[in-house]
Amino acid sequence: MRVKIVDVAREANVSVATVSRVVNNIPLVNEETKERVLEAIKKTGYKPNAIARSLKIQKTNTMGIMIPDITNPYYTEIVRGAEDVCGIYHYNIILSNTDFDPEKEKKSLNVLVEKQCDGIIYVGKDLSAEMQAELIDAPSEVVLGCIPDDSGFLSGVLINNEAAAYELATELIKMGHKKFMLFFDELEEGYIYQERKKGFIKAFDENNIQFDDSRILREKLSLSGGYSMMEEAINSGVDFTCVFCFNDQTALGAIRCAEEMGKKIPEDISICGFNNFWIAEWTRPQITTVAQPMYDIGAIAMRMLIKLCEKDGDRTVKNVYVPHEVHIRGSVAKIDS
Amino acid sequence: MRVKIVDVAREANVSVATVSRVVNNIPLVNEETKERVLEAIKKTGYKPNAIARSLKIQKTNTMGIMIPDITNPYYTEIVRGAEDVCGIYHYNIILSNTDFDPEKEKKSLNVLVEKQCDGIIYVGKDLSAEMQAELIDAPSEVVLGCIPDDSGFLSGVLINNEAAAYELATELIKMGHKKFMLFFDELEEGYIYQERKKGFIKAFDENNIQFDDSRILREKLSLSGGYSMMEEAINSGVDFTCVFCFNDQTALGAIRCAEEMGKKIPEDISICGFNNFWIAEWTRPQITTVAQPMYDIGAIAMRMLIKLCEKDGDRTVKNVYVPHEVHIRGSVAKIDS
DNA sequence: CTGAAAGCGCTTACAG
DNA sequence: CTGAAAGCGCTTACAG
Repeated sequence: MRVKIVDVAREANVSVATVSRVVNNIPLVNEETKERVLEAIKKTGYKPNAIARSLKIQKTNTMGIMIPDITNPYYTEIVRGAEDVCGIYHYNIILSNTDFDPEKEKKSLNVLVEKQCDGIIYVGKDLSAEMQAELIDAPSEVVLGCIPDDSGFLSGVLINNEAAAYELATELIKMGHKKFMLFFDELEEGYIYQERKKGFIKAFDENNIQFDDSRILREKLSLSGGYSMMEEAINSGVDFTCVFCFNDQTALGAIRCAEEMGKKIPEDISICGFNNFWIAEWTRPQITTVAQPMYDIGAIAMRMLIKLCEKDGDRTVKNVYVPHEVHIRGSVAKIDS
Repeated sequence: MRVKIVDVAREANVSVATVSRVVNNIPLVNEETKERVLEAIKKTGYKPNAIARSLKIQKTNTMGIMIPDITNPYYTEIVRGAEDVCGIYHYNIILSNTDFDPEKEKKSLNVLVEKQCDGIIYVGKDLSAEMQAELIDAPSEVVLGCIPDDSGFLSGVLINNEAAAYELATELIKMGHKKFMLFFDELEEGYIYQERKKGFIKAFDENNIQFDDSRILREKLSLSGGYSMMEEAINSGVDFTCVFCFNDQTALGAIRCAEEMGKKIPEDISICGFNNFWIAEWTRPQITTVAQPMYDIGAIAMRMLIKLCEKDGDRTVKNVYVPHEVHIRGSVAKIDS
């Protein structure tokens, strides 16, 4: 049997109220009784029951984090940032992998709400109308990661994907590239997809390059997905000198496939990723990419969430755009136009 | 105000007991009243308060997982395996990064216990006597990941590190190597370190190769740690043809440094990692390593933990050794002896 | 400064 | 089949 507050009260010859006061460091306790209680706590090995406490004070000090897949290094970093901030403010994280599956997301949200999470961070590449409604409705506070909420009810932390894609494309165009392929997600629509596509189109337009949907390939955004998209691209006979991959894993897979098919990277094909995952500088060739401050996204989102959960915290709804950065590395090269 | 059980009781004209029964799917409820309650639940949008429930039934259906750093791909996979199993059995995970810091570990354990986690998975490279005592003492159930408990009180899931190191070393010796360097952890002692060292020594002994502590370098086990150990190794002028790194990140860092210093990998130096992280086949050269089934370690540990948390579950204490596998890849080569 | 008592939102013997 | 009531382990007005 775990020892409870009444046991230490008995031991210290005081009421449970008094024990509670010293446990919670409420001042008005006589120094001497406090000592006595502290001793009783040590002697009995008492540990407060946070569940009981939560029920009473209506606050759990636990946050939920819904993330597609913690195994994706991009999301891993976000979780780490969030967890570190949690630690500082004495919160804990319940982690939930959603795999971009709307059913899982719903179930997950439901459980997090039932477990009375003070707040929830929702990370994804898109916010469906349904999820948006559920999140706005949820009794827990909510902050979005990587996506914005257009309703004005939810705050979010993200990069400007359109600008990022635009800048990346512009760099490659400056290097002489005109014929592009895009290795995108299976998922047809989605906020991030749309934004980046806008960015690419803008850059293309400004340089009188035709944006052609047939130059978009779709697959799982993974090493093997990138590999097979490259295989398809080369086999298709389409003429291209540069490919934009939706993330770095995909880019690396594409690089490996191209090499195996006898292409030199970057001499024959320039390949770009996105996100700047932790290993991007350590591959050969190094991966040209757009860095996102993933850790900061998690950390900032969690800070905002905690503010929402504390009285007198800042409740301004806003989208925080964190800086991105284009890194030109060995996987791309200038070409003669 | 969140709607509570009494609200739906009122709405359905029944007692809270009845509502509770239908929510928990307890049979003895009249079909008709059940319908009425279900409707009231839908109408009011009632969601049970899991905290209140937990307090009453003395079970939270949440598990704690203490892991050094979720950002390390090795640990990431373990967490994913654990979380997936949790999902199946309707548990949730509270994630806690401990960074190999005994203070953080203690605090973390404490919080997990206070939050009444039904069970806790402790993952690390070593189990200090102090931690061991605390874990055995903890009112939550505990299963270890990657390390065993020699007291016979705690179950664990892990590979046989000694055998793994032995097999890896034997392979390299067969390839003609005799002069080794070892790139190990800053942390001097520790279970996994000791086991692997034993394995290396055994292989060396069997082949009349002297094991010399001066051939062990110590640094952070990271890309840059590997890089700087290789720098030091080469600059030291010590003669070696093969290096064993404690993990794959370290190996990759070492490979990059060696290349930059004009060495050809694997022709001039053979380099091995450990763990077979997800990208090991996609680097160039590909990394020779020992695969651990990380996902399974997490999944099996969680299964065992859940059994411990359910009545009539299997309470046998045991260490489950999962299979490892040596993968010889492009980062190593035969040499003429 | 301290304690008695109500109440947080549930579940579950117990009685009917 | 259903309900009244006790109790899970805390916190916190309220009274003294």
